[in-house]
Amino acid sequence: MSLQNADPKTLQPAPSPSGLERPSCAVETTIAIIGGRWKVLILRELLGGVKRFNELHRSLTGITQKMLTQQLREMEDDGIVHREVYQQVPPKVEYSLTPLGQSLEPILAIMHEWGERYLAEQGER
Amino acid sequence: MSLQNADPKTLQPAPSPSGLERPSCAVETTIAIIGGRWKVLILRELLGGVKRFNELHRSLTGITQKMLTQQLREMEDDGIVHREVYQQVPPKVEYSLTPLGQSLEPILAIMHEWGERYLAEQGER
DNA sequence: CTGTATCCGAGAGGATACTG
DNA sequence: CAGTATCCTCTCGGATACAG
Repeated sequence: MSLQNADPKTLQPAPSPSGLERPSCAVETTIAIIGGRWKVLILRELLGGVKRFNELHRSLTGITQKMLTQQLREMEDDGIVHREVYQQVPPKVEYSLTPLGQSLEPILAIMHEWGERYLAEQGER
Repeated sequence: MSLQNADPKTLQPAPSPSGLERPSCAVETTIAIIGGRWKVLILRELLGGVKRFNELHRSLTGITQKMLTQQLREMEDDGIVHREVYQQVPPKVEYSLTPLGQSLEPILAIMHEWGERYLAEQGER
């Protein structure tokens, strides 16, 4: 489906009386889920396969434990990440993508492609 | 979402004190450009064709003038929006997408598609 | 009509220390 | 190892007023 054929009716959002509203467009939903500083990077790591917490922490240079935990929880709540806890000492927790999470791969791919082209063009200036 | 000020063009080292560095992945670049609360919605309007400032302001329910101006300026700086000023009274300014901006259409489309499926699945729960 | 200029609150994101 | 618990800074985004 193309966003080009801008039908005003399908475009029109729902005016909301107060603060929080439902997304006026499904694109917002996707942005809400993969937006932010870390989500796409975490997604990218997990597309490579199952990862443990510390593995992710080492791969994502600059992220704090707090943020990693927080982002992973949100992604879990959104249904795109699965968290597998092994009851043992020392603890072991494995993170992986759910099918829903894996279905984001084409989006990441096309965004990566676009970003590459963008950076290439900007470099020419 | 605070990737907004992460300048996508800043490729080279320069770790800034404030913590914003060059993207470790081109996907970050794309997120930096279309992320945030309003960018995709503005993009969506402009995919429908050339729009004047007030047209956009009316279409995007809830956005303030300040935010609209700000987002449009950033998009202009990023090279995805063109701003055409007509020197007349009263002022008339038209916004449109550059070819680069139009090349984002497939991304918006696939994100919209994914968001729709996501919302549909969530609805079933 | 198309914007600036201020002021402000809320929350994203970070630094550091501690724990089962 | 895989997290919590605090505390803190920064900026995103909104409200309102004013201007060319």
